[in-house]
Amino acid sequence: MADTKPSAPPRRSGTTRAAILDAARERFASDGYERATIRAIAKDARIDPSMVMRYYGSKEGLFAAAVAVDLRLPDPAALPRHEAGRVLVTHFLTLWERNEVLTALLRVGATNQAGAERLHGIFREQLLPVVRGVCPDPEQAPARAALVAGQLLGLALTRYVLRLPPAVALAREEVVAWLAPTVQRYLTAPAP
Amino acid sequence: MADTKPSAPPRRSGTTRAAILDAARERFASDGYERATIRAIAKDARIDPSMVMRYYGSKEGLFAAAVAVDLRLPDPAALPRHEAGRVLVTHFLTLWERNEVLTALLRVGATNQAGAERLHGIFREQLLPVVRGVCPDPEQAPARAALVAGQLLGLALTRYVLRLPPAVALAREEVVAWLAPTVQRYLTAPAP
DNA sequence: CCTGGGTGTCAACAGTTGTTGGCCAACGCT
DNA sequence: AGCGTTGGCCAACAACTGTTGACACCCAGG
Repeated sequence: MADTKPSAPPRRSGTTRAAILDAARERFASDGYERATIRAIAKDARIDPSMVMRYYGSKEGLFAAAVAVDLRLPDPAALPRHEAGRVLVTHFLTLWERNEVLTALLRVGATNQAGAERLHGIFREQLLPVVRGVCPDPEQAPARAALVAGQLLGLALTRYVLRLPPAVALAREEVVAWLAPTVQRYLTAPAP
Repeated sequence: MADTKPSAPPRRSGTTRAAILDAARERFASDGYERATIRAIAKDARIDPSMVMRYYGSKEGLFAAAVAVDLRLPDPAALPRHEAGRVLVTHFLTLWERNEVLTALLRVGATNQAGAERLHGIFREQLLPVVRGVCPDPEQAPARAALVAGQLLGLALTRYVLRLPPAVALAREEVVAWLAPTVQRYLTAPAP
């Protein structure tokens, strides 16, 4: 009399939370903030829209929870200075290819103020410190980091958001071969 | 009994059309596609929302009419080959600084399929031919043009859309000095 | 047993959206 | 004059949005 339930999920709490976050990331990534409706996200997660509100308070709260991201950038101290460009480019490529959070963040950041500010925070607290540790003059770090961000975000935009065919067609190694010298120059070349 | 109307604008037709287009461009540029409502655009243009429908059929029609853009790129034949990078970067900077259509297009393209396809068209029909005329091997033109687009759109994204503070702070000449060699390399350097 | 908090659903709210049709006034024509 | 065409406003529609509250279920603790 022990096994009367052949397949009954006994309880869940965090399971639903995680399902909601997954569905939210997917929707935000493919539709942007406005068109990613709570109803659509809830349907993807197979629960009622009101659960989203209960767990995350509001749509903004859900977005904030869904796009918390850690770039896991390498330690600048352990980064060979003349290969920083190549390492950064390959790291970003891997990041973008396997993580849809970044796509969501870029799509939302382009039209939504909160999304843009989230990107500002990631730039300031994650990319900027690395650049500060690599580039020669710390005072130039913000400008150099902005140039690097521009090149890398531009790649992501054309390749993963706009999906410009020739940008998508580029092989991974081609992208690295072309972009690594650029990023390296923005990081360490003397200011022009 | 002849002058009972001290100041009556006698007629308008194209005037209103133009006012709608102006307001639409501004709204699309600052709010993106979804949040740029027809009502808000109509209020900016000081007319009734239904007029927008009458003149442009639908919101999509309005968008299509509002973001028709000609980049006025220089003739590649008259372009000194070793200065193409500098010329392109300065041209794009001027374009972005005085024309809000491009901001609208990028904001919308990031979340809207029609907007993205419009950008594909501009790339294919305006940027690509110039690159084809400048770069050595015509077969490499699409890839090189995609790299150029990535760098230039990345700059526009960080500077004019996300408004990343260090990217905004860069002086125009600094941007040119940093980016011109990059674009020049993408255009004419031997493939790595 | 009953009680209670966590999990989930249903129905409804108030507001906004794109879009439509009817009506009014002014003008150019014959 | 009478006429049609044109520019414009108003009110309304149906659909959809984020959000809320009331109600059903389930399993543990007393």
